[in-house]
Amino acid sequence: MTTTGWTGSLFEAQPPKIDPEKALRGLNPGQRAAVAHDDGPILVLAGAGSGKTRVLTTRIARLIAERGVAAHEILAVTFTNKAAGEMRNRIGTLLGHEPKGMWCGTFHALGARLLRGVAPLVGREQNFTIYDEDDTLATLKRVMERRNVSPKQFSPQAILASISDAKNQLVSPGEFARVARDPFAVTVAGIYADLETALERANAVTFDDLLVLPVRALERDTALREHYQRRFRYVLVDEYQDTNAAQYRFVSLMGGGYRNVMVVGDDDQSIYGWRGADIRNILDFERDFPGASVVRLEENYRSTPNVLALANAVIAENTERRGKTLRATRPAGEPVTLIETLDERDEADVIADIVIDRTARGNWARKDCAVLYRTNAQSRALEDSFRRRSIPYRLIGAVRFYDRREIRDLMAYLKLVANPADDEAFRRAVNAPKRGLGDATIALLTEHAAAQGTSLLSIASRAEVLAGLRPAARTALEDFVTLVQQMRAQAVDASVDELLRTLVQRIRYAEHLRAEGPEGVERIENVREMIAGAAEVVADDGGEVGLTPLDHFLQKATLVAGVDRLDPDADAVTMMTMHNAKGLEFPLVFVSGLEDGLFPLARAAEDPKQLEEERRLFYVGITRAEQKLYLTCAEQRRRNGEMMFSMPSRFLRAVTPSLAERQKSPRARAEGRGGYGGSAGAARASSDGSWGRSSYDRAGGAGAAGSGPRRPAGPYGSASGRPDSRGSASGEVPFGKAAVSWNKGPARPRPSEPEDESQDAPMLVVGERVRHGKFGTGTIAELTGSGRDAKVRIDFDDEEVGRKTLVIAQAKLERGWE
DNA sequence: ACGTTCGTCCTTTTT
DNA sequence: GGACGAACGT
Repeated sequence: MTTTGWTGSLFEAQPPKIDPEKALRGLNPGQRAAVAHDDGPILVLAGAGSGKTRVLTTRIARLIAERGVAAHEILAVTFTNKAAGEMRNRIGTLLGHEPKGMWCGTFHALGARLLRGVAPLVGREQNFTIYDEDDTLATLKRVMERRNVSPKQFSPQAILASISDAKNQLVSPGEFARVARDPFAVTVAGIYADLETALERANAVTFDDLLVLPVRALERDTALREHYQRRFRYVLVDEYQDTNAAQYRFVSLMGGGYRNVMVVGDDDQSIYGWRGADIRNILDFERDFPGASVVRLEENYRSTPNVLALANAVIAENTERRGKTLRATRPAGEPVTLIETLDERDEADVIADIVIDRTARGNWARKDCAVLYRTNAQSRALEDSFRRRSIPYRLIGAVRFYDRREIRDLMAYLKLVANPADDEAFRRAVNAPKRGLGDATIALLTEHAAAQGTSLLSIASRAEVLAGLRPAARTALEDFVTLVQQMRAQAVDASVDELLRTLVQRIRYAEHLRAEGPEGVERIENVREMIAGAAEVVADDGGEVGLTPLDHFLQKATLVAGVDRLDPDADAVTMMTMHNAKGLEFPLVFVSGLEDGLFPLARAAEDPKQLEEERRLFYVGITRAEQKLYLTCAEQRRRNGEMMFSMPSRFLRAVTPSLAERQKSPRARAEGRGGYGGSAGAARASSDGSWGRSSYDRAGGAGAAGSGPRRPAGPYGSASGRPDSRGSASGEVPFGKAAVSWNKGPARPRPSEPEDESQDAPMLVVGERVRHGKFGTGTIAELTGSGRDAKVRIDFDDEEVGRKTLVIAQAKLERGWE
């Protein structure tokens, strides 16, 4: 249903005037009620795959075509830019013409748009820069430095998270300071205030500010508020369950005039609580908008009954929900399959092989397949496996295109050109490529800039400042400033791709990259892609008010989401997190990594609220599948460089045998171990016949060492997640290859190991005495990890040195010291 | 000034 | 298994 493409061209020949009868006819009663709703607030509780996008687009088209509403009187908020584009297209198709002037986009894009017009109200200029998380973090670190807060005392990311939370709750620095009690909060309060000043000075805003500042402006300026409230007769919000306080406030401000607010959402798919999204927004909508109509959409047009039965069973375990059950409308299909695998490699191989098999048999194209996981780190094993088999895949999210070093370098120049006050951009650009301007020079500039209250760029062109520099540094800096000034002049009428071409040429960027070797060649390729992308932005221009092409390009680049770049036509398997998969659907879906500690994540498992959110995420994953769903889990998995054992996800307890067929990976079968616990297949078939209750009983005891992998690894569930004393005592760690060759540890039979590394290396044991070249002699306190990653914690005799953790393969340890 | 090596600490999810 | 900072070498 979401697949685009054919509808547009089909209708071009005979632009259809909307036929109200026809538009409503294909709808079920719930959908029809929602579409036909005219004025007043309305909440649409739309289950997964229940056709909510269709409801939204049809209603908007109907408002315009039949109710005489002008397109520019409509405000529609979507969750991704891609969804916004699709909505616009579909409405265009229904109407036979573009809905010109309609505001349709993500909260952030709409916030930015509003802010461009009223920037002075909140201390910014129209050409403000949008800082991404890295930019913000860098600024924050600088603020901390100035306040003498050590990053060791309080982690910058924790502080940033705290500030971000505050912003999403619309808590100002002043309010924050007032309620701050504990030392951390007090520290944050000061930094928060300084950060705001720094951002204002740099004429920059954060992602969060794109929500907060428009709200502030609307609250502060009555005329502005009334202007928008008069303008937007209809406000529609998709994915309402994921709105936070700031977004909610934005909606109620914008829709506060006519109160014709339609929100569409599904409390069962609320998965952004960690970002301040408040599920109560949807649970309490009727209270906040008295007299609101409520419509429920529970008929699912997407998935087979098998998939839905599983989804319903899973989500039924949650207590915090309005409660609804999806009804299938599609004919029965294949059963859901749960596959137990040995480790993340085995899991990835199994998935890749199934993709090969299924696509070869002609049922599905590769683009019909999606692999979903909880954390981005899980993509690595999958990528390896797919690459080995030459299966094309598209990875969403993990490393954003604009996060690549070479792209960030060039973006820094563009940002600086667009906004000379952007000191963050200056710092990055000035040393890309290296110009021989080191910390000392930059520190000097910073000092001057702070003293004069101006930007680094303007300070860098002052004669009296330049005079204090070494000749080499002075020339380099002068050249740099000249380049930026020239680009500024050029930017007035040049397109962004032209600008980029000049830049790349002037700094001889390709040469620098090429000098880095094979990796550099790939980077050059990325630069090309960036230039091509820039050319396109110019071509299709969004027509934002009074923005230069450069401003427009930068804003677009900063606000793209991973999924926005998803090309629906590429014949490739899609890999992404379940968060990224929201709103998408695929005929064949894998939900991988179903192990306790990973999904649900260990830290979320303790808190019932967070656990429910994890379960909703699982529900989102399941309901992406149209026809066939595979669930996979692995017995052990490398995490943070360490091999970890795990129990099957507790979510699988809801997956009774009638809901899914169960298989083992070929490798697990061959080794006679199925997923969990060797011959313990019997032990696993617990009385209720469900999975997930089997206890993992191999972690302790000497007998375990012979049958299983010898790595000392704690189950995820253990309090620390690390090997406990029992694990360390029984588990020797192989000595690194480069290390000493004699072994005084006890001889023991060695189980075969799939990885070749250090098969014959001697072992270290806890309590053994060793000597380190620099730290002297010490006693081994703890051993962790395996192979190349094996680490050893040593209590050194020298009190000055104390306890240290070393990587065995790297630390040159001598054994046999007393 | 810059590169390299080593050690420490962190890592959920995203606009 | 990565990012970052400190220490050291060129």
